[in-house]
Amino acid sequence: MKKLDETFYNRDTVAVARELLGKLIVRQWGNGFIAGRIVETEAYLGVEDKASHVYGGRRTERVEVIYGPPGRAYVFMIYGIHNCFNVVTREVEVPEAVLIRAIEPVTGLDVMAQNRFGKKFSELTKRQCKQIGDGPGKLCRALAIDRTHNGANLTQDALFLADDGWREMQIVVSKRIGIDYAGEAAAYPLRFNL
DNA sequence: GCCGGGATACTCT
DNA sequence: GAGTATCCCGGCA
Repeated sequence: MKKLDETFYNRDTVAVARELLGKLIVRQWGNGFIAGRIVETEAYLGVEDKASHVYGGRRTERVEVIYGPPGRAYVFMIYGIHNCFNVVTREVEVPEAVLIRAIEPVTGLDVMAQNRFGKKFSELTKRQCKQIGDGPGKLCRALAIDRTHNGANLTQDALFLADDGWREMQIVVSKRIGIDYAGEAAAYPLRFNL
């Protein structure tokens, strides 16, 4: 298993978004780790992207991390309840990022089931199994990612992304979700599913 | 299985 | 004081 390094993240954001599909999110947990496979991403293309938090060059404390170095986590709270996990791409001062929209559980199934539903994995209904990480807020709950991880360096050991050799068979491209306010930018083909 | 509404708290105006 | 890169539950089929 190979940890993704800064050179992976410091590239074209759309390329990173596509190549993140099938990679693992690995989170240190006690003496071991838990992991999920990324199955859906969205690219957010900086100051000219109306759907992005930095559209028009907005620069506040909340979004400062996006302007920072690549390979960092950008975690923000949405609708007052849910966290969303992003990976910062491109060099310093180029504020682009990839939103991780969904994962499938790989390692630490009981931990994730506990975080999401307070039960063991074997006790989940079929519905709960499917929904364990199939949304940006849900995967953060499953992996216990919150705003304390904002700005975390993803090339270190506590939380990182890795390539375990898995390769996708097919990628579906579509428009992004939940950003109808963004005008024509809402229709850009920047969402990637397996 | 699909649809609709309410929850909830943080950020920026 | 409003808006938000969402989720969940309950109702009906």
